Amino acid sequence: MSGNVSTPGASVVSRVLAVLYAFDNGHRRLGVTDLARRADLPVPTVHRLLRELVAGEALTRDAEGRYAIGRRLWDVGMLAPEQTELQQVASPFLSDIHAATRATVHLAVRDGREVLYLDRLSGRASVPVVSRAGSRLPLHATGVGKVLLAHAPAELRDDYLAAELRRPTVHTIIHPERLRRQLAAVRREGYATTEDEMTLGACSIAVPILRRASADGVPEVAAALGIVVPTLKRERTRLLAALQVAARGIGRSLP
Amino acid sequence: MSGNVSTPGASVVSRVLAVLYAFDNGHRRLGVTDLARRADLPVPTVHRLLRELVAGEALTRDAEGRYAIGRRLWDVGMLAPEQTELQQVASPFLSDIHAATRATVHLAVRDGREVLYLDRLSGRASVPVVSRAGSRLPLHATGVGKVLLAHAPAELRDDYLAAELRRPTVHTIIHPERLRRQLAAVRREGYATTEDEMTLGACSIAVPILRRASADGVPEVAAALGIVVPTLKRERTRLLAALQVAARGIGRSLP
DNA sequence: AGCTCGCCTTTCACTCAGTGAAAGGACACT
DNA sequence: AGTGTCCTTTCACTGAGTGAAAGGCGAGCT
Repeated sequence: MSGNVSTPGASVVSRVLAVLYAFDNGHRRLGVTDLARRADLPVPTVHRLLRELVAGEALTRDAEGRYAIGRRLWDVGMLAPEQTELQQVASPFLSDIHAATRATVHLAVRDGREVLYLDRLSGRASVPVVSRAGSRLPLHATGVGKVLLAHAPAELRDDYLAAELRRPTVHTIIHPERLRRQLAAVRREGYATTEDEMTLGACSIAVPILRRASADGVPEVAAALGIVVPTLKRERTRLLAALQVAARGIGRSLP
Repeated sequence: MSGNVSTPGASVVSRVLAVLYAFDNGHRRLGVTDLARRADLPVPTVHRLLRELVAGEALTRDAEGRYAIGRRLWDVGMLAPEQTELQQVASPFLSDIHAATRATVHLAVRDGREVLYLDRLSGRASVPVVSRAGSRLPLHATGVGKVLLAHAPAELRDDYLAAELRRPTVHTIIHPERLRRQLAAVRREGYATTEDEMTLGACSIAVPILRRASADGVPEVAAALGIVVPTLKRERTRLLAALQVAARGIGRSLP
């Protein structure tokens, strides 16, 4: 007995996706064996798929023989309507905030239990920031994350608070009740802040972007807008005002 | 005789890519039949592939049953190292230019015979601009395009000039010899300009970003940096200075 | 109603594209 | 020479993928 002993539920399409999804932010360039391990597929199978993907310009192969996501796939990704429409509408407003504050500006949405960053304008390099467009961070440790969590469906919020919370720094709030009270305050006050909770030396302030209600009913939180600064001590009021003006502007421009 | 009569050279991988590549900027949401037509595949085949791609979260399906690029693929695309590394390094410099000029700022590379826009910061809405990150435009009709064409391999340049040139506006320069002289000037002066050549009412000015030579030899043009403004009449010198400072900064920061 | 057109979906017999264990190379380090 | 790691190729087997044909569904027209 030899030949094909393929595991059930393994179509070529799912294998291709497994290979593509094997790349992540810390692993942008991978060899055949690594990819096979990460995608949980036999090496020769991955090898063949990679050859075809490179031929189709979906992946590139560098001088050391390692594979990476290629230009064509980058292109294709830029066509994702849900991410890019919001990003495009928000772009000039992000620039305005950036010009007014010189801080790092973030546009983010909630994707399940994570913040997904859609766009970022870097500020002065003095503030350490880990995010980039496409990266994901925990909801409870960032300004935009707290805004999105505060306005998430109550069920998901309870669920999230019930689980063990990650703790990127010693200042990260992981006590469920304390976090719950903070989220209530975020809803009440209309903005969220963090101090050293994701990265030491970085504070943030963030507001929701409201999409006007479709027919009747309440407006929906479509995204969050935030900035990262070295300290919130002095400028809190001015920064908040800039964010709120922009958030209102973006909300009004949404389809 | 019935059953499979599949055309040669049609692997599942190539079919999947054909489906993905069937999306473009003007066609972000497509139905099964349209996709089949655009990918040149039988409808049932496309239907099956789409189901698997949606199951794998690569595509989404909206209320009207139309398909679009999904969040996961957007994510994956953001991992393309060649596009995002440059974009990330350039980002703060783009912000600087934007702050200094309030104009639309572009970062672009050459992809074959087209300009590929990696990033854009929108300026005041008064200037019409068609580009966005991920879009492609003809090399000879934009500022960044002329810079990239001027520094492209001589062979490609000759080839490009020999072909029929598209003419987005009546001001687009399509006369080969006139364009050739302009490109020589771009190399000599270190910058390119356009006036109403891509879009009426939009002028642009652009400079090359030089990657310092790997060991010896001459530096290589890695990308182009440009801005779009309503008119170049007055500010040309100031705008050019801002661009050159930024381009030098980006070049120095490149790996 | 009845008819037509366009689009989406399902079926199903056929078969070839895809499979992966095994073997063969190419390095690097010991 | 010996061992480990990674990349690549081979090849007999077979079930995953195929696509013509048929079945639905809804919109528009007479």
